[in-house]
Amino acid sequence: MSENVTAQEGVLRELRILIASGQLEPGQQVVQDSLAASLGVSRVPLREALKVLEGEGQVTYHPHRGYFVADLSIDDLVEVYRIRSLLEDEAIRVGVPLLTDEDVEYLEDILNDVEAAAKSQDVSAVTAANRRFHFALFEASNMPRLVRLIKNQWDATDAYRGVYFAAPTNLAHMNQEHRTMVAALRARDVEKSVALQAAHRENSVSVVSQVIKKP
Amino acid sequence: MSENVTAQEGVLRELRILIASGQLEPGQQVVQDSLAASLGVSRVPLREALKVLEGEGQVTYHPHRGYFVADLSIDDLVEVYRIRSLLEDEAIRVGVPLLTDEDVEYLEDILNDVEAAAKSQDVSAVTAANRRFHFALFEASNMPRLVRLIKNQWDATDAYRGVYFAAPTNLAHMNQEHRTMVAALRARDVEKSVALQAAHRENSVSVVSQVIKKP
DNA sequence: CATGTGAAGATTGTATCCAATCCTTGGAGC
DNA sequence: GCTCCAAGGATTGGATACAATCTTCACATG
Repeated sequence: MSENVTAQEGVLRELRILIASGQLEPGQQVVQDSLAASLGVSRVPLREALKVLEGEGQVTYHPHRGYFVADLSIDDLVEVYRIRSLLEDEAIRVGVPLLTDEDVEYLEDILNDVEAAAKSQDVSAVTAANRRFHFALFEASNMPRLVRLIKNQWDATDAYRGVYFAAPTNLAHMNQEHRTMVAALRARDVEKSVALQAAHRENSVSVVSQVIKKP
Repeated sequence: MSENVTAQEGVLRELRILIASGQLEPGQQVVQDSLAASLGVSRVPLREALKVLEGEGQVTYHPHRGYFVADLSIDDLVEVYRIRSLLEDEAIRVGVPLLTDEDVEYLEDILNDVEAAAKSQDVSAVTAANRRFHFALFEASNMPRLVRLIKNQWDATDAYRGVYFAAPTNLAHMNQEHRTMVAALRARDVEKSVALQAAHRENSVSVVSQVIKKP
């Protein structure tokens, strides 16, 4: 496993997990003193990590009042996915024609990881491998800034997406979609790739919106 | 003028100016100790401000080595403008149909500011008012996250755009473009608005790319 | 000459301490 | 009861001090 070079880096990772898992609830204030203590660091690296999350829209900041876990309204969710579609479509349109045969093979390797994780019911491994797959594709665009923005949009909804891969039917469906997508990639069929990625997003947004509606 | 609630806020503003004006040169390391001293603060608020700029891509960060002012390659520039066009097109497509008559009037008021600043050769006032105009338009979309991303892209090239408004011919050209655009807005002509905004960008990118090429 | 090594200096990373601000709570006045 | 206000506690903002890491450079070694 990759070790942390700085404490702040580890704190950032921990914070993402706390938010994504809902242990830090949306709307709740992030009390720096207690949280820093529970993470075993001082407030300085925690605050810098929070600044990063603020930039990503994961937390909001009010001077002299502190940081609060951002909660997504349905409107926010719609906006995030609209932005995702703009950015992802571009990444795929640019990237697919640039794919080498080795790239396609690499993507298939990742898909094998996804399916292996699915078989062993390891939800977190599935989400991780799924993410690797899609971002390997996006990175084929050779547009690092674009990829970073896409990453931010994914992170913004991470807290709500955990449930998706829990249902076995969803897993099966996803695997099928992935295989279809790789076929489109191998054929360098740009528009079909874009359409399949869009379908993937639609699944995600419908699931997440149900999670948001509940409370 | 708006006062700073926190030092960090002011530091961030100062840093943006230092970068945009080239006093902090691209590629150069940001030495925290001396910079903090010259800004009259300690390293803590400076570091948090740098984290914000890192998130915007204005500086890069290497653990244990520090922050370095990002310099845009031509490739970066092209990417930033490509992203801008994706995002701005969407903002305009969504926003223009939502414009109220009051919104259009407000936009015209800003244009008057722009032209007044142009007449008095106040370059920084022109850039500020120009920015207000375009973002007032973008904000009509009611998509705050989208607007924020656009803002980041503008900031990423701010350091290089200073020259544009120095030339009087550019100023005249810009005023004409703006007036044409307002006419399109008043007619709620979405596609024409998008096209005019695109032309505006093209001007900007050609100017900036010349600035980058030189050194 | 090339290369490794180690110590000193420079710079960043983090902890701790104090100041500034905000929020709560209780009571006084009406 | 309602509103205003003040005091105390809680929390954040920032400065300082120290630890960890990197960089540089002189020097030894092959």
